[in-house]
Amino acid sequence: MNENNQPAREPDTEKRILEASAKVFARKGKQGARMQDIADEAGINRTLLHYYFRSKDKLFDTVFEMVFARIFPAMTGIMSSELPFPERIELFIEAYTELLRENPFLPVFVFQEIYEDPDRLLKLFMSKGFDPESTLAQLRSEISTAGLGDMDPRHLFANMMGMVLFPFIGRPIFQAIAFQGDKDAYEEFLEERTSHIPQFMKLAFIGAGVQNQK
Amino acid sequence: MNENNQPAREPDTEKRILEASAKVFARKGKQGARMQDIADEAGINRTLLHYYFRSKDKLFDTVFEMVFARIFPAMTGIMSSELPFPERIELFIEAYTELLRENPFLPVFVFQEIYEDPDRLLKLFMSKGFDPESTLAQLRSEISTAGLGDMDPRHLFANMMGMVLFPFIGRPIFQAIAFQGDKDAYEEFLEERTSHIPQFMKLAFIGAGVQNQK
DNA sequence: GTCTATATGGCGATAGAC
DNA sequence: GTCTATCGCCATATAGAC
Repeated sequence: MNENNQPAREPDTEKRILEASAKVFARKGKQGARMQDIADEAGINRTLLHYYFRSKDKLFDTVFEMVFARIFPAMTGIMSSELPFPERIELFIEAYTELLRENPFLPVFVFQEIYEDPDRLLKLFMSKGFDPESTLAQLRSEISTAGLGDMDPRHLFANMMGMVLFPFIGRPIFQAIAFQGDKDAYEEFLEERTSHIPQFMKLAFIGAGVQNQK
Repeated sequence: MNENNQPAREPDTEKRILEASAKVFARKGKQGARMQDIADEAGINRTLLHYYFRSKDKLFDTVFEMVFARIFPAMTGIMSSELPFPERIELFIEAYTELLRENPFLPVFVFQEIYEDPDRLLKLFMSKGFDPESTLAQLRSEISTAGLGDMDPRHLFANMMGMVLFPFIGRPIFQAIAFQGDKDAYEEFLEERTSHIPQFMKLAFIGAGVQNQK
């Protein structure tokens, strides 16, 4: 109970706005998103958005940093663990797919943004102390140690990220064409991928071992 | 020389508009793209866009169908050839990567659109007589014949498309982080992928053969 | 804190001169 | 066919009542 009779500030209004914004920005892009769309999604009045975040630009900035804060730890936490290389890959894929299953709007949101402002994401990475050079060097030595020859870690990374991301980015059309639009079947497919992708990569590693032996 | 003194219509103005539109729509999305942006990119007056295509909607529709007309044959032409399965995969990847290297804006353009209107692309596929069910069934039998067990063709397709698409969709950030922004190095990387991806899949197939033998 | 009403600017579209 | 000038709409943003 407040001392005055003003209604108490809904404690989760701000959070609701951020979640709604993330969804709408992901669906429509930064420009395509209307403040009214976001207000509707959050179930609040449109001007409240301005009350909380002043402008559309500031709202977007806040959402983008929130989204990044979710993705970044999932990437680097596992990267820097002490586990052997193949197990780390497996964990990375599982964690990432799980993150995307819970936040399916993330990749579209990020990819829309990197075309709007490519430097922004890069700066965020750097500000977190991420060091591409040393990460690459470390991966290179680990790949070699794992008996995979001189496979470029950047190819491996592109393979892995592509396999993980595609079903999320292409979902609307892929689900419609290959699953007759069956949402539950697609969810199951996504679930399967947490084990399929590491398995597929392991098969490639086995194949590489066979090739390198001869 | 015309009979009247009106200036002749630039023969490639329409084509220039379409190319410019594709680029701008890909960068900014349908909503984010301004008619002025497109006019600037094409080097013409803004109202000429309306003269040629009447409205932004109609212009977008035209561009989208043009883009689809480029992608579709590259997918289905190879799919329906008589070559053995692994060779078809290799050809598909090469053709697709080549298409994307020449038209790097395609995937972003398409992915932005499928979130705006998921049914549209599906309808285009259907109108071309594409039959998902029979394609899936055919792939399933071919995978089995190729000694790959009962690997779901949809997983295989998602793996393949993801590996091909990722470096194009993620280019701005991936080039910046993993290649220090070096454009030429990235082009070379894309070139390498036409051989790396088929090679990687072959390794997985070899690995699958090893697993199935035991 | 939340609402209604309104100011301001930008964009798509068209009319009309040349 | 191409340009300049302009109309009308819609979205962001703010002012101000409650």
